Amino acid sequence: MITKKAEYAIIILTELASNPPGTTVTSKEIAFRRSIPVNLVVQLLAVLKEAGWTEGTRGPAGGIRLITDPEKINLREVVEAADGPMGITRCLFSSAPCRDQKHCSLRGIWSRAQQEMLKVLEEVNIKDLVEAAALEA
Amino acid sequence: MITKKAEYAIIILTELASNPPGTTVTSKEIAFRRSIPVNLVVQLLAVLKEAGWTEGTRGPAGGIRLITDPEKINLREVVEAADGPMGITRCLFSSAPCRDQKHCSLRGIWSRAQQEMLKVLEEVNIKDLVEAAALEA
DNA sequence: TAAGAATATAACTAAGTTAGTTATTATTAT
DNA sequence: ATAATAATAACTAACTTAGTTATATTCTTA
Repeated sequence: MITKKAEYAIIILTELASNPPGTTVTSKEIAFRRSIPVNLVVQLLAVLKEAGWTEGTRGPAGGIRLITDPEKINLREVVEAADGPMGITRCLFSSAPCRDQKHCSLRGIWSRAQQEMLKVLEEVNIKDLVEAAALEA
Repeated sequence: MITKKAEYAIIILTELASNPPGTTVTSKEIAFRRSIPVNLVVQLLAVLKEAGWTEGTRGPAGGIRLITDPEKINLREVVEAADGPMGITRCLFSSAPCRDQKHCSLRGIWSRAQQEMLKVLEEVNIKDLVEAAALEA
């Protein structure tokens, strides 16, 4: 399951990427503009920083800015940064296959299904989203 | 998330389909052969019956039998019967799009990703699994 | 240098989900 | 009748999700 946090992370990156490069935005502003609880924004900014996509400046007049080309951040990466590694089934989380190998022709099928899903997410990046939003406006 | 119940449901159908057509098997036997908690087997048999795939005979010498061609039951159907309609994101469960249409270019992407995943599951049926298991043996 | 503004981190909570258990009822062959 | 079996429903412990609350740390500017 892709959680709301993952969606929020994507939205935050999109917000940052929709300003001129180098612009800093405060977490409060992000929260306000995108209607995300401030505390969640703060939590997620830690994740984005950890991933190396953003940088923060403290103190008055501080804020967050994107330090990665938004075209180089795809949705799979963001989702996995926010939610941890993806698994459409619990069995895909454990590296070991089920005890009962015999009956587990399923693992391969789950894995294929998941890969097809991830492929779609990999094909979309943050820049795409910014552009899509621009078209709507 | 595809739950364990969905996996169990698939395994139960596979077990039934791997016996000669018309054979009845008791829930205890299914549970024992496939190492599934008896009570869960019972719960899931209700689902399979509801879906019209199986039929039960009560009383001594009773049991469950498959009344549908295993080739006509695909994994997507079984997963959705056991877990309810699939949604890789909460937003795909609600028919209404987010309040904030503007920022929700995401919905379409989630939906595409999910469809690709489901396509894989639709391409595999219970008979396929029985045959795959037969090869391994 | 002290105060205010911001990031950063951690602990906590309510609601919902999952996986499984327990208990009860209904049906049928012997 | 009774024992074996399916069918149904209610309950529970552990976990996850989404969000809140509280506190610590750092930087800037007045």
